Amino acid sequence: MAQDSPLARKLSAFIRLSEPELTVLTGLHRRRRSFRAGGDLVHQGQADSSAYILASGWVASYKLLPDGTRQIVDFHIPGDFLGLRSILFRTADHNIEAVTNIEVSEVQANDLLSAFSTSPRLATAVLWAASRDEAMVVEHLVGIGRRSAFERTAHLLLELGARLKLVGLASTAGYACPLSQYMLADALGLSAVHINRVLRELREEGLLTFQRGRVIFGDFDRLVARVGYDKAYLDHDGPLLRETTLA
Amino acid sequence: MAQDSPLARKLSAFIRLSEPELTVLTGLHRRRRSFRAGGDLVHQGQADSSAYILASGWVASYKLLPDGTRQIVDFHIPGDFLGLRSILFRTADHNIEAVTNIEVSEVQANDLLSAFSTSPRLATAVLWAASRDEAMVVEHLVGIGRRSAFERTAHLLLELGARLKLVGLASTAGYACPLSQYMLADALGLSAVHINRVLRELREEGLLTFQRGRVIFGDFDRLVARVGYDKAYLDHDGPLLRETTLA
DNA sequence: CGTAGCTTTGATGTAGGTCAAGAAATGTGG
DNA sequence: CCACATTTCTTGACCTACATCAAAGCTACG
Repeated sequence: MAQDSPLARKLSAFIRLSEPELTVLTGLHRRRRSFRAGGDLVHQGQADSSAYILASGWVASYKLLPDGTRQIVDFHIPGDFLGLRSILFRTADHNIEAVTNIEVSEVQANDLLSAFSTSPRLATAVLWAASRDEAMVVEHLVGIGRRSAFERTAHLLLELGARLKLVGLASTAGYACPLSQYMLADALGLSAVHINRVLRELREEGLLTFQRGRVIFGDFDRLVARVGYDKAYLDHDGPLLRETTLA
Repeated sequence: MAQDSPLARKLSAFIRLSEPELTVLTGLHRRRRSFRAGGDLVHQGQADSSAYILASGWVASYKLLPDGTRQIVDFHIPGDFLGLRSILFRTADHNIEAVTNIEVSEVQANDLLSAFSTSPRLATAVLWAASRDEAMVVEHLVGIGRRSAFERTAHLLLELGARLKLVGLASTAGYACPLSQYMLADALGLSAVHINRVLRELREEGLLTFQRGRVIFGDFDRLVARVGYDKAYLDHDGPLLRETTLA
């Protein structure tokens, strides 16, 4: 069932996909591959890398700095497209690493392009998803630049919850989160030690618990208010302006 | 002469544009508008905003936070596309403000789409430019997350130099830079006071002078080495993988 | 059941923030 | 071309959020 794939689920939240469109989508899921936790799907400087659709598990994309530290740019969850940009460019400019064991569908550039031309609405939907990803990166930039450690941490955890809910992997109560505190630190531009203190504070205030691979919301509304979370950047206010595509 | 427009100049650095392609490009420059310094081209929540090609002057795109501070996401210089994303989405999720008096060409969504379908290579080139913009945002994220104030500041000033050189507005010696220290601060996630101290340090080390609206490089190579600047993210290693487009 | 990676906590250090106030620029109207 | 106002720049004194270092206690899994 194509409509059971996380990608179909996510895109459906935004455009109603027809039966033939779902079939095209399924067609992209032919080359199944898996990676072990810690494995690299793409690394900086790699030439001719392919794109992937993440079917299960979590992934992080990051950049390494000369001094050995790294900055995680985004996490990816089932239904996300990985490395769309590396189809456009000769060499990848960042790394993509499996956080957990994962299942992906490898997508050849040509297959993707032909899928887009047979189904322009699908192209539009994927473009929408890509734009949403970009909006998320911008939001992270804003968070790291202008928000406190406490706010940033809460924002990230709230955002992940919202994204997971779209693909049915989170409830209002919470979700499974396989990230270590080190990874949170690398994503938020903080030290792991400080993340730990922030998480304690969140727990002590009864707002949210991050433990044993689970995020559990204590008082969702108070949390949202406390850190000024506004999910507008994820919503993108309904469907596209128009349903034509670049084609 | 279309090939004299900053956009044509920038795209030419990456794909050789044919005569008819240049003509299509010129066609996009019909609706000329200007804005005064400080004016808003687009603001958060605005519906149905258009896209613009910046012909002259500088622009900043930023997000406002509830507490009144702001984070500048990127500066734009002549030849840059503004608000490409807002063609895709109903409402803009960020503000775009003129830093200086500017001249732009307003581009209707339909004109852009039809230009793309008559000239797929042009579409490819614009997509390339958009991807490069995204890579720059990622690089800012990395900078704010993991680099010191000193490094970040130098990086931004180096990046702007590289971008300006592409459109003929900078030399190896330096360039005209209309940004105030407040704007640098808003872009770099720092306070204006601290920016000032960093600029003094850069000056005292003989690396770079930022004064009276000009950036003048003292010792370019030493600066690059000192802050670990790697312009790879701007180069994107040559032309696209392939010259077909989404069409 | 041992060892390697996580988490937690305390003690201490520092980059960069905030406040304040004066000096240069820059702009505006006359 | 000048006088005044406004924005920018610059510097000093002080403060705080977060980093770093160090050392236990957990978990988990080979």
